[in-house]
Amino acid sequence: MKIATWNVNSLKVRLPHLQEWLAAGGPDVLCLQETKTEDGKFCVPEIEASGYRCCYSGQKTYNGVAILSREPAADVQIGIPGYDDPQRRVIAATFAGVRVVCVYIPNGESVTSEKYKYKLAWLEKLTAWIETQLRTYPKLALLGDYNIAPDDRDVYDPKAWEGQVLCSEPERQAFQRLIGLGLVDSFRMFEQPEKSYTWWDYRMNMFKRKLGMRIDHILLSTELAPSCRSCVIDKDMRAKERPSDHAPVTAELAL
DNA sequence: ATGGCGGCTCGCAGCCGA
Repeated sequence: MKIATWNVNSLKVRLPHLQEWLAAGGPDVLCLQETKTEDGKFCVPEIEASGYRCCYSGQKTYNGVAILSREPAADVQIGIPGYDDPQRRVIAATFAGVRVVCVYIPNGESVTSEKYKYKLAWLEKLTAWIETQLRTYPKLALLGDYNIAPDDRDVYDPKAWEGQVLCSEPERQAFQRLIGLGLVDSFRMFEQPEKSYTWWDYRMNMFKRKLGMRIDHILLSTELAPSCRSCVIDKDMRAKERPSDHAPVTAELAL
């Protein structure tokens, strides 16, 4: 079973890219972020024509998450239970006994911003919920746009970014608290190329200059991690015409 | 040097992302 995550930065604009990927043998389960699409306008016919089902939680203009899958989803959960967040950032469902949690973690804007406080508070809510989810679902995958570069090697210029949003210690500690629940960064289970990133700023030719950050992740529970055979970033998607600024990440599970 | 690109909207300028 292949599971993947991709921040599409508008599903409407990226639908052709998505359809091409799915037609060429896409993952079995695909978590999407920043769909920027209201539920009533979700492109269900196009997804189904590609041979996938979907569940989604979206809103106009901002945020929005979805899970596409070849098999039907079970036990779909929208949002973090007990957390009344108007921003559509979480959807979870179960596939073949694997709990798949799709997250779009807040960006935070800058470490002095109110949005940064929201990001850290949001991460605490997520962590508490994932802790309980792991008890219910020992086989769990937490996929999405984390907006956190967990390590200096995940940043093109760690000196310049030191202490900045995406790289600050509180954010990295929050990431490590998730790891501490019993999760593994699947990407780092394997030898990877130097300068592996998942996001490159549209500006300043950052992609061509190979200057990016690794902020999209697939974390696997300790029970699920041993079945992981690979984890790769699909950089080609970022090289296409009119790309998302994020590339997809795919993990292959021997299930 | 806080820009830059690209997406969005009760659009034609301003917000937001990261």
